[in-house]
Amino acid sequence: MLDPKKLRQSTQDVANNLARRGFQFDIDSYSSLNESRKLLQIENDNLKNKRNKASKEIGIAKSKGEDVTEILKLSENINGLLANNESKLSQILSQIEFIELGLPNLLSDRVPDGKNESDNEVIRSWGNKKEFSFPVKDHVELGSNLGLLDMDNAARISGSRFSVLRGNLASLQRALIQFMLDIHINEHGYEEFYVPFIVNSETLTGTSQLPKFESDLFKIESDKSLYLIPTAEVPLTNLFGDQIIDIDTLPRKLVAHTPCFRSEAGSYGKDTKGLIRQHQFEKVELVQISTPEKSFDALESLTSNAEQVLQKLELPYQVVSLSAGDIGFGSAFTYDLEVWLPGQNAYREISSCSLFGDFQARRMKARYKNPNTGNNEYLHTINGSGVAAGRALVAVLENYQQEDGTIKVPDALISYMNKKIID
RNA sequence: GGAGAGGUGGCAGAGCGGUUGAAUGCACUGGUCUUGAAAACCAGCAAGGGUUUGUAGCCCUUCGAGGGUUCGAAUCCCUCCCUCUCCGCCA
Repeated sequence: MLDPKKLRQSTQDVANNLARRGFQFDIDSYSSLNESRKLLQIENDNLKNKRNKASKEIGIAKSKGEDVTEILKLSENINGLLANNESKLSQILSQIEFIELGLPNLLSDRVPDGKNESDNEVIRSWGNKKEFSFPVKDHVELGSNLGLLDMDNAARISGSRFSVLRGNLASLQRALIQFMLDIHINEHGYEEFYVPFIVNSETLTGTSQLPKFESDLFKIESDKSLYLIPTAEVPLTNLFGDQIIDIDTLPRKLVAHTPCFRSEAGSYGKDTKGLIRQHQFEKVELVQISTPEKSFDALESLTSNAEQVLQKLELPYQVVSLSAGDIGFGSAFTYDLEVWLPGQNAYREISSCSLFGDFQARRMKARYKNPNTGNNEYLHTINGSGVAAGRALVAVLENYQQEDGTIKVPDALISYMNKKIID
């Protein structure tokens, strides 16, 4: 959520910023709603003030045994006016809230202009793409030929966009997860968390998946409003909601491995084959909570923490800065890590590291006491994959494939796998 | 699932229809005292919002959440959520 004061006072600046995303903010209707809100709220407060005073007088008069019929009448009169005014106000307020929850975050000045992903800016690249002396296969072919990837059975028992991994392939994914967790916990100073995979709608509103992107989520059939998490970002970040954090505990660095569930209703036809886009996948997620001054540094450190995983696995990748047209709803600035996939002859996203500024913190009321001002101020939230395990598995298969169709185990994973070849 | 107890400020814990946003204690902040520290004493100290150039005033809201009764609710009624204890069941 954007700062409502800023929204009111610098409406045109906000609109200009949002326009970079291609988002059109209807200034006129927002301003007129706000004007009505202002008048109604002032009137409302005045009426309540009168009623409060009258009630107090009644209490005093009664204790003295005086007659109160006159003032009682006045008070009842006020209540009539108030009821009418209040229903109008609450209607306006809910309209304003609906608009505000639907506004994307303001972009950082560093976000490159652009309409879509083709305008993303490559910041740096790492590693050398391996030269293969034989025709490369993609991960589906590799996994299927080894008998370790079973898409048919997954489709039969669950549906499309699910997968079954067998034997060494299942172990390889688990090894990747364990490997990543170990790096972040032992080398990068993150604290490991185990969190619920089911969360309520308030939680998802806090991190801004709701109300706008409900169709991307799996909702649970229940009398409560519960959803499967689309990423560990949701429970982890919300740990700080409704709290005033002691500044001495900042920055906080959290890591969790969870499955992620995404309905992705809008993406049919994209990446239908293989493990790239699944309804369920494993991910190691990094979250940092910082003060506003240090949040860009936090993003840089979190991004380099994610990069370390790919470097240790010796997987070539590039870091791109998402353009205004491609960046996510709640993000002020995003680096994507794109890993090289020989089977697709392309770089594909394997991690997305975003700075949300106070956007999420405001929604979930995550604050800290700023000792300089003495005020409670909103924290900044940062998160990124460190990295997506399903896609890391794809990258290992395709980059470490050998002519005979077997897969060499990356050096970094040998101790986790206790073998050097997957066959 | 059955029986009971309870949810109040950063924490502990009073209040149980009326000038109570809320006693008291702890913690915290400032001051006095002290060579310094501790102790003692004095003072301040909830959150959110509106108005406003304003961290000044003034005003509104908030005692788990949502309804209701009332001129007036932390206090009474209803529904829900959560926590704790005991029993049952279970990984």
